[in-house]
Parts: sequence; C-alpha cells; structure tokens
Amino acid sequence: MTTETKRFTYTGPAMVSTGEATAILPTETTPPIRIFGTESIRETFDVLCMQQAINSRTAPGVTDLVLNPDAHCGYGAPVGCVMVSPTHIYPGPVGVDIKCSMSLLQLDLPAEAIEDRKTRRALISAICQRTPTGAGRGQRSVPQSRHVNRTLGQQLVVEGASRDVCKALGIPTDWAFRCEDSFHVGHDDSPKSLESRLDELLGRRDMTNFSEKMQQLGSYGGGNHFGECEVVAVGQSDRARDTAKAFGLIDGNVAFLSHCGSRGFGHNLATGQFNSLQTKFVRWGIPLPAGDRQLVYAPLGTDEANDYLDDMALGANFATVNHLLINSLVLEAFREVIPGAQGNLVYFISHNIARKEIVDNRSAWVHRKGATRAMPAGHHSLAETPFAKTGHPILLPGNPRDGSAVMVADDGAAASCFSVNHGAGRVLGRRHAKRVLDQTTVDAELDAGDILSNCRKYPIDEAPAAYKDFNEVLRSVKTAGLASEVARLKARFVIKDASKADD
DNA sequence: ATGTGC
Repeated sequence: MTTETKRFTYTGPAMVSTGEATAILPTETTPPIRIFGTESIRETFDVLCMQQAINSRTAPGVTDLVLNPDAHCGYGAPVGCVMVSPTHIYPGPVGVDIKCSMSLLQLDLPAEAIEDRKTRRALISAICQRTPTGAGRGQRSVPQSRHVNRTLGQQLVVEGASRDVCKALGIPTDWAFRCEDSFHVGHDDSPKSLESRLDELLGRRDMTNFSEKMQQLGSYGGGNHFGECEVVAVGQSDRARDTAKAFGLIDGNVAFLSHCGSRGFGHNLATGQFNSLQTKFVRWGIPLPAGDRQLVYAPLGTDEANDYLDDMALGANFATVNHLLINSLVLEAFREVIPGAQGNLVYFISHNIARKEIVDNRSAWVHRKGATRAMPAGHHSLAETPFAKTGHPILLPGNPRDGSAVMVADDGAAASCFSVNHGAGRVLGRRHAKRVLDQTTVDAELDAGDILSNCRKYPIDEAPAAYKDFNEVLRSVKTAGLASEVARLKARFVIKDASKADD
C-alpha cells in the first residue's frame, strides 16, 4: 500500500488507556482520535495507518475520528475508521467501492440438510451459475430471466430498491424493510437531482458503458468479496436468544452471508470524483490535507459536494439492488437443489458509505470507511424500523475458519459515533500474504473444517491468516461496550473469485 | 475495490 502522506510525521502521541478504549491525547497538531482495541490489537496499527488517522482527523471540517480494531491502511483514511464532518464531504474516506456491504439470508433448512457434500457441491454450482464472481461482466449461464435493460438500469440507480424496481427484478418487496437504507436520495434530499445528474453522466464519454455496467447486477466481483453458506449458532444468554428471535435468526439453521458492493458502476463514479476533485485542487491551488491527494474534499453546498453526493447515491442505489438481487438469486439456487426451501433477508448493511446523521446534536456526514453503523435499541433513527426495540443487526464477516458474527449495539456505541468494525481487518498486505503463506496449508485448514469452496485453490491473499485475529477484534468491541454478540456463523462453503487462483 | 498495472 502506498500513500502520499508527507506533511505530518507520526511521532507516537501519548496514549491513555481507559478500559479497552484508548485515546490519543491532543497535542499541538493532533486533536483527539478515539481508538478501540485491546492491547494486542493496538499493536496491529502500523505507523502508516496511524498517520492516515491523524491526517484525516486534522483535515478541514473534521470533528471526530474513530479508529476501530480492524483498522489498516486505506485510500487517504484508514480502512476501519469513522470520520465525521458537519461541513465537508470526503470521497476518499467513503472509498472506491461505494456502499460495499454485507447481507444475510436466513433459510428454514436445518444444518443437516446441507451436511452431505454432494448437496453442498450442487448448491455451489447453482449459486455460481446465478451470481458470478470475478471482474468483468459477470456472465450468467442461466436464462437471463431477470435481465436489466437500460431503462430499468436508469430507474434502479435513481430509485434504489423501490417497489417497482423490486417487482421488475423478482425481489420480495418486503426485503426493503430489512435494509439499513433501501434507497438513497440526491443532495437536495429528493431523487430529482439524481435524475438530472444521471442524465449529465450518461452524456459523458466515461459513462458510455452504462448498460454494460448494469449487466453486473447480481454479481460479487473479486478481492475480499464473497458469498458464504453458514450454520447459525445463537449465543447462550437470554438477551442473545431474544435478539436473535427479533432478528429472525434461527439457531442451528442454514444462512447465507454475502459481501459485495457497487461493482464497476460504483468504481466509475468514485474514481471519476477522485480525478475531478484532484484536478480542481491543483487548478485552484488549494492545499491538500496533509499533502495527500487521496484526502480531497468538497465543502457542503458547493457544486462539487452536490455532484459527489449525487454520485455516491447513484452508486449506493446500485449496490443496494445488487445485494437484494443476489439474495433473491441465492434463494432461487437453494430452491433448485432443495425444493421448497424458504428464506428471508435478515439485514443488509453497508460499511463504505457517508450518511447524514445527528452527531452531538447537529447534522453531520458520518463517513464509515470499513466501519459498520451500530445503533442500539431506542436510537431515534430506528424508530420507523423493525429494530426500534432491539437495535439493528450488525453483520461482521470474520473468516471461514473462525466464523463470522451477528452483533447488536449497546448504549456505549455513542462513544464510537454509533459504529463498530466491519470485519477482521487485514494484517498482511496481498503481496506479503502471497509470499509468506503456504497454499497447501490454507487449503488443508479449510478441508479440515469440512468447508467447501468453488475455488480449487483458495485465494492465498484472502486466507484467514492474512487477516487479524477475529476473536480479538470482537473482544475489543465487546469490552469497550460498543456491541454484544447475538450469534456466530459457521462456514460450510465459500464462494470466492477463483479467476486468479493460479497466479 | 476495479472492463485490475506506468
């Protein structure tokens, strides 16, 4: 990972431990950063990551910065941070994959229904046919019954998972209530500005591939994206059991966890914004925060901020419909292999998005870059949702060896701007992982756990050992009072991008 | 993350 941070040098500001949360004390140049991590987790934050945190904290208009236990170097700001500004929007700290998210589908099947390896192989095949992995168009080998034409594409990036869009794609319309946000509006708080912004974009050379990008709907992509079949293990406490019930989780049953984002469409929008803002900063001679062009920003109310907010919403709407369609296709695949199978969406929640929320009694943009919203029971934002009395589900991917987790926020989450981590967090860079990890060991480990995969060789840079200790990450969140565990998810098979397995 | 990179 390279970064262009130059102006600030991290010299290790004094750290004060308050329980498991650690605060960096303000110095002349460094206002406070709230860090959540046990001692061993804090050792995983390298100098570059800390420098990015300081750069982000000291950037114009930023009032809060939270560093979560899964933090590591990112684009401008660390992956695994929350950055709050009432006055500015930062495209880099939203990220290159706008609204990269998690979703969980609960099936009515007991674990025994997929115990047989042949059944799991059949499921892998049925799912891969419908929801392709890897870069590019995401060719499907089943009839394109849910084809996305240009008109529907334009509608869905403006409306998100509206009733009409769901119906057109065969997505159960009530799944919209199981979304953190089922749609995103433009900078004027209406879909109007999205329509006109889309018109403007479609007239430009870099959006001539719009129809092609819409064909990627219902696909995973590559990198850390995945689909994973799980068995749910609800926690032992009364609260875990009650919360699991409210979430619609069924102990001992099969579930399907998905991780993906806005694919090429979101990538186009994000990189288009980075380039355009970086050009303007140079042309207008505006100093870059910490000299890092990855931290370009736009003050709210400017045309630049409005355009970014519109583009972010367009990308986010694509990601939303992408996730819901994937879940619907996965359910269809289950029904093909196990006729009569029923499934319901538990939740769909992002970890790469900026949301307008109330922070310290004023409206601010909360940039969650590899961070998950964590609002507890009674939070005003949940009043109109099915999760007003429990807090919403928090979906945290760990790794196929150690499992994943469903959590729920506690009142202490106010300290982290109502956020937790988004997963385990990288501890080895991709190149590093390929050099030091052994393919045979990685595959043997999954095999020992009877975890099947569509990949003959599991992508080595995605191996569990390339990520932080998931249990220690969760311990950081729990002991800091941010969230509690509701259930663990035990992997039974994993679907990853196999295209680069033989590198 | 990405019609994957100068």
